[in-house]
Amino acid sequence: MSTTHTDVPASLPHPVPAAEYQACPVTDVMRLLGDKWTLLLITLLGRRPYRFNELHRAVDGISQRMLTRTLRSLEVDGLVEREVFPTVPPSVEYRLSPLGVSLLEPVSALAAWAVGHHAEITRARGSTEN
Amino acid sequence: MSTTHTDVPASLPHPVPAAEYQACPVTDVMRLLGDKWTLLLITLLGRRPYRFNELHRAVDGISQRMLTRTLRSLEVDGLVEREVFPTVPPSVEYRLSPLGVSLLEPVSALAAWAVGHHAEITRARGSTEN
DNA sequence: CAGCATCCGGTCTGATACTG
DNA sequence: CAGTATCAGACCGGATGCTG
Repeated sequence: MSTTHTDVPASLPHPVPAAEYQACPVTDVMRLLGDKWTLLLITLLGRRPYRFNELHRAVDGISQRMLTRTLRSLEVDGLVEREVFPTVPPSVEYRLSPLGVSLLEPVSALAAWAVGHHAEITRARGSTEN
Repeated sequence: MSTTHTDVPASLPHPVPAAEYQACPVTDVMRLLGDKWTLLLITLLGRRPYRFNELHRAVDGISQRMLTRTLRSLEVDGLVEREVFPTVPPSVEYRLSPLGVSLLEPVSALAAWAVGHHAEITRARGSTEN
């Protein structure tokens, strides 16, 4: 069988040209959302637009570097829109794009599962006696 | 505001004791599912039980090492059950636990989104002119 | 068959310092 | 305010060789 995962060249010189990742949409999307801050930012931006430092304060724990990188990445993937206001000092606003908004629903479903079952996971980890 | 994310010690000696990750159930679950192979394995095991080498062939592209590690991790988190048959040569079967089965629904929702919107993401990436 | 041990390059993330 | 640049440590994931 093999899932759609390897309806792809299948054997490459290494390191794999990243094309492999885009082969499976699900894998690609998970690698997009699976980093440390992305979901949190999407959730926040799902409520309203935020300015850079506003996000920095809201998320707290995130470094300036990771905030920039994560937002950039979301922008490149078309999930977030970035609007610069040429004021002084500069002001930049981030908001979810329509594509980003459409992601809120499935993400909410997953979030609900996480909240509802996290205790079970923790219990399982504990009973493995760490 | 700050989301539930840092209703946690908030400042630690480093490296952070992993407790921070478990603070937000959603973040924790995403870090659980967000690696390269987990979702693919869950999807496969959602269809029927598999033996180790059967999975190895099915997923292809995955190394033996990562297959072992990913399955181990899923087992520790209580999403997958591992049954050893003391035959010779040995035989091990992996199946989704009830908790793992319950994950199929939200994951399917996300997968559906991925399939439905992957083209838009690709287009967005392209128009950023790489 | 179903692993484990070792090595290693690449990536992720944070800390810190600097800038238009 | 909203970043960029640099450095460094931890982690991810693959390759290879060995074993009960």
